[in-house]
Amino acid sequence: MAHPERPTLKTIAAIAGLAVTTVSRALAGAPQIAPETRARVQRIAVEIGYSPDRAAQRLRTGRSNVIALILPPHEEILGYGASMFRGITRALRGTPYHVVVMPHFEDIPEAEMLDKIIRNRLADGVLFSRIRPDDMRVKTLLEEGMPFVTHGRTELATPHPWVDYDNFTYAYRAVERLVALGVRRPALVSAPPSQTFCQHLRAGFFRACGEAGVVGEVLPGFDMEDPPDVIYRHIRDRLARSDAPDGFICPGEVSALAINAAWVDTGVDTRHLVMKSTSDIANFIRPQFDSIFEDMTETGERMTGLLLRYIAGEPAEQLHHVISPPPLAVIGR
Amino acid sequence: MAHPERPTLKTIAAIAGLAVTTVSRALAGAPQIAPETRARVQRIAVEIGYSPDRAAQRLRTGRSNVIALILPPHEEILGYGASMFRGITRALRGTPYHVVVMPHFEDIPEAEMLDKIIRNRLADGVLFSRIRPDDMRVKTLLEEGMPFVTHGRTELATPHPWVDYDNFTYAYRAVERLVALGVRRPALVSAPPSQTFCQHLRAGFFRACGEAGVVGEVLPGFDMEDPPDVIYRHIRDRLARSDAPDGFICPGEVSALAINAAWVDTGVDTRHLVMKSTSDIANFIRPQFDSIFEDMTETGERMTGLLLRYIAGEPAEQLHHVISPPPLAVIGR
DNA sequence: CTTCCTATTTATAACGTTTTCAATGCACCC
DNA sequence: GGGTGCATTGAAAACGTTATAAATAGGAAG
Repeated sequence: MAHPERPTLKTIAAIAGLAVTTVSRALAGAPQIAPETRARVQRIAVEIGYSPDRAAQRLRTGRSNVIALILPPHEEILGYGASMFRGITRALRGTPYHVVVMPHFEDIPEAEMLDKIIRNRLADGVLFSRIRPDDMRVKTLLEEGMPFVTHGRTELATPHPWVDYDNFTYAYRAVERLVALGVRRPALVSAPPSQTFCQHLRAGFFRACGEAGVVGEVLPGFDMEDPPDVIYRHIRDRLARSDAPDGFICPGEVSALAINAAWVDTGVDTRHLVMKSTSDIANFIRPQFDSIFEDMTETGERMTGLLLRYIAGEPAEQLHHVISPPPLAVIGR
Repeated sequence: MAHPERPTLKTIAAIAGLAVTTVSRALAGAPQIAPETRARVQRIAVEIGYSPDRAAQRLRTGRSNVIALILPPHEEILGYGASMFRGITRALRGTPYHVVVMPHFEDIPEAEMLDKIIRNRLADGVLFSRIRPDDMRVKTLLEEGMPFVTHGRTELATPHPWVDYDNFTYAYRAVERLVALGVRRPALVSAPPSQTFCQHLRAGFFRACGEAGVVGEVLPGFDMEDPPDVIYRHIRDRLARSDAPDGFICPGEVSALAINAAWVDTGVDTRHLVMKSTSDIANFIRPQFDSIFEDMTETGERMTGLLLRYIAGEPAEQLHHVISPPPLAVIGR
């Protein structure tokens, strides 16, 4: 129970016979410190287990050393959010930064959350997704000068850093694959086109359909947007009709399970499906379906990398990264 | 771009013609403030959009208003960690606290993380799981006087707050169900018994087996402990032998998928399985298996509630909660 | 020997709170 | 009319850090 008095700069200063200022600078690696002084100070710091008080640093400098990850309502559950988080923490190791996950509750407008982050200087940078072409949040953050990186693109004139998956190519290749399997009426499961990446998905989908001479359709429903039972019901109802799709493209493992369940429950037995997978559980769905991987850990890592460079002052123009879909994994066929 | 100068207590004090001290107390709800003064101060605060500087509060009071959630390596991926997180944030709404998720990297000993949290006073309280009967971490935290709540029980003499699922009953009921379905050689998929809850699982499992007169066995493998392909291989190898189990009890959806895949891939077609489910994707696995729900959101909520009461000074003796398994969901049979 | 420069160190203030202690005003009571 | 007590407010210090500006010492230049 004896608390041995947490060491501060003052402690070190007393031991070393130096002023607090000098100790501070020695540890910060400032240039105008004698090399031997710096070495001595650092040795003492390690010896007594000093580590700086975050709160004091933050109060003094105004920098919080916090990166905020904003997650949409359903995303935490089972979602890619977890993998992204892992990538972020990985990219942040060795830096003074921490991630803080801010779940975005249904009843709080996202704008309000951002506002709070900005007003309270709760974070030095923000990461978020579900980007719309003229995203208000992006505009706000640009105006307020708060650094951020989006997962997805806007169509705004002002440049800002982003990382995106090439969803056009994903959908295009998925259709190619389905058509090769004999599908003539492919269906894309997708969220509403208000989000940029959905537009890309649709574009790739319809381009490939056009080139293959098949007629595609878009069905509502999306992992983490709708709960699985909503997706399930959409699909099941659609399968019950005579002109039902004979192949699906879906954006995640959860919707793949829902689609498969709908197939089983409606008695369909020729099943063609390409899913986007963000983990390896895709390999354990039976029957096996084709999947194209999206590495959300890499995404998080890249976003973080760009954010740090943006905070360091690099211009936004060059802070972009598109992640290409790897070759389609044709599993066990 | 015009930053309108973040308002502080001083701003309010100037407007109200009061001392900073008074404003501080008025907002904190201290007793010795005239009601009309308090009202006026609060009105001004709202008007100019004041909110206190966390860093300054933290520096001054030593309290960080942060609750740390420590997640083991694999748990972030697809795991119950996400649901727990949701429960925690829900319980924390309206309080001054934030959650910070600290992922526990493979190459950093967990003790070191805790040490850092304690030394740097990074959090006011800690939540963690994977509890062992004589858990070192629990001992350390008790010694250091850092408040915490565990997800799972120890067998230590000193009481501490915990929340636990009744895994004994879960396993017991699962065996009952399997036996009712005609299973004679049930297998439990479980992590090593170093963790308390695994001991409970085993106890419930063997008790039920004994009472039913069947011989149970325990197989290695556990969601989020091992990646799914490890579980898959364990099961597949086991199924290939002549004395293979004819029914399984498993601790999560991921292992359910792995077991099912192993069944399909080895050509077994009588399949009996009871899984523990922590989300509703269990409903979309085909064929459908029985499942018993564990509400991780409630778990997170309860843990947080207990933690706040513990921080407020309530004695640990009464800060416990056991979550009972709901009735087995017999799906679609 | 003085002057000026460089290298290194230091004193002091400040960031925005909360807390401790003291001050003020005012009514009350003998 | 001056204690006494109560209700309310205020001044000042402190938390641990960093930034600004100033001080010191030791040479080099004049």
